[in-house]
Amino acid sequence: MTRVLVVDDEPQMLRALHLNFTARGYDVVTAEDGTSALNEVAVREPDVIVLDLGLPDIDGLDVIRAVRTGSQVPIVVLSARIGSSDKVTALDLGADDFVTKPFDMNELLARLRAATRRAVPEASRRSQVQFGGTEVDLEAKTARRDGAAVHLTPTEWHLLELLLRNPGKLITQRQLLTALRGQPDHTDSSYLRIYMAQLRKKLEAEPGRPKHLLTEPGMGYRFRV
Amino acid sequence: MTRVLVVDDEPQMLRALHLNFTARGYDVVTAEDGTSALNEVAVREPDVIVLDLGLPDIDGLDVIRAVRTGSQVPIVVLSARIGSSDKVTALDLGADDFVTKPFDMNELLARLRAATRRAVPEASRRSQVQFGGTEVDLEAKTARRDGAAVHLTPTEWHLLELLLRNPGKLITQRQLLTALRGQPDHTDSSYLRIYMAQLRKKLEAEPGRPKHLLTEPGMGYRFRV
DNA sequence: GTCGGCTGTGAGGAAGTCGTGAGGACGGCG
DNA sequence: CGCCGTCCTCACGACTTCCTCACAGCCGAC
Repeated sequence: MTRVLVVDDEPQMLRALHLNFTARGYDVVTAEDGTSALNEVAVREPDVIVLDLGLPDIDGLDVIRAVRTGSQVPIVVLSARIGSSDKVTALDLGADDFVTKPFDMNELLARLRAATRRAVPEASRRSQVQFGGTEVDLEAKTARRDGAAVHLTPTEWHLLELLLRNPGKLITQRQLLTALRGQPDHTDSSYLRIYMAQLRKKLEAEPGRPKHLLTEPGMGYRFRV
Repeated sequence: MTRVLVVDDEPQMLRALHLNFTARGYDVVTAEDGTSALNEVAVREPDVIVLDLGLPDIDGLDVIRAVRTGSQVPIVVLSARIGSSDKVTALDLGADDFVTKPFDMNELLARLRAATRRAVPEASRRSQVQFGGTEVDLEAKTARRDGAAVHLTPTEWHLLELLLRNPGKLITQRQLLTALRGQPDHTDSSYLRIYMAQLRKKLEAEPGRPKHLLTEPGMGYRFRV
C-alpha cells in the first residue's frame, strides 16, 4: 500500500485530504508543522509527500531542501501562494509537482498517481527481498532460511546488500573489493570467493549449485531473483 | 545537451517555445501534428516532450498513449483545455505534468527541469541496445536472445561493447586487437574471427548470415542496428 | 581456370579463475 | 588471560576461458 505523508497546518484541510486519500486506498500519515514532517519522513518513510508551503515553524521551501538531502521521495507541493517565483523555487529545490489552492481533488489525486508512478521502482529500494527459501530484510538486517534465522557478519551484509540492491546487474570484482575494503589494490579475488562461499552456504539451498548468487567468471557476481 | 520535442499546431506558440527553450540551452525539435511528433520521438529520441493536446490529426491523449508504449521519456502536457477530466486522463495515461494555457514561461521551464531531473538517468537508458531478436544491456551485462538469457565471456563483452557503442561505425582490426589484448603486434585476425563467430552464434538469428555484426573484408567489423 | 588473400569453423592444449578446506592474525569480552 | 567471532591469506583440484593451429569456402586478380 502506498504511504502518503500529508503536511498542512490547517486542521480542516488536513482532515479533507486524509479522508480523500484514505478513501482511495492510501496509507495516510499527517504532520502539522515542518519539524514533525521531517521526523515522519525519517521514521515512516512515506512513498510520496503532499506538502503545504505555509507552515508555522519552518518555511516549506526549507522542508523540501531538508527532505532532498536524504531522500528521493516524490514531493507534491500544495500551496495558496500563486506567485510563479515560489513555484520555480520549489520545483528547482527538488519538488516534483506544484498544485495551487484551491484545487480539484481529482486532479490532485491524478498528479499524486503520476508522481508515485515515475518514482524509482520500489523493487530497487525495497529492503525486503525474497528468493528461493530465503528472506532478507536489508533494513532490519535480518535473514531467514526456510524460516530459521541466519546470522551474517558485517562484511557478509555489505556484500549481500550490494548484490541485492542491484538485482540482475553484474557487479564487478573491482566494485565489490572497492566497497568492502578501502582500495581496489587487490585484484586478488580470493577474498571475495570465501565471502561468496559463506553467503551461499548460509542462504542458498544448494551452496554448490547457486541459483541466485551467481558467478560471472572473470568479471564478478550477480544476484538473480 | 537536453533535447526537447515541442508539439503544437499553432505556429506562433511553436515559435515562442522554440525561442525560449533555445535561449535556455535546449536542443529543440518541433512537430505540428501527432504523426510527425511520433516520428520525431522515434528518430530523434528526445529527452523530454512538451505536448499540446489539440492537434489536427491525432488526439493528444492518443499521442501520449502511443509514446508510452515504447518509451519512458517525460511528457509535459501543455493545453488550453481546462477541464479536470482531461488532466486526469492525460496524467493517468503516463504524462508527467500538465500545464494549462495561458502559462508562465518561467514556471513551464521549472516544470521542464523537474521532469528531466527525475527521469531515468541517461546512462542506464542508453546502455540498452536491441537488434533483431536480441537485447543487450551493457550496464548490467545481460544479454537475451528471443527472451532467453545468453551468457557471454569477458572478452566477448569487451568486443561487443566496442561495436555497440559505435553503431554504424567501422572498427578496424587493429583497434579491436589493441583494445582486447595489450599490444597491436598481431596483425593476425584469426583471433578476432573466432570471437566474432562466437558473438554471432550467440546473438545473431543466422550466425552464417549476420545482419548486425558485419564483416568489412580487409578492414574490420561494424555493428548495424 | 588458377592463384592468393581473407574469412568462417572446428578442435584442443595452455593459462587463468573459481570453489573449498585449513588455518593464522586481530580485537572484543568475560 | 583465554575464548570467541570475524577478517584475511594460502594452497590445490575442478572448471571456464583464452588462444593457437589447421583447413575449407568465398572472392577478386590475372
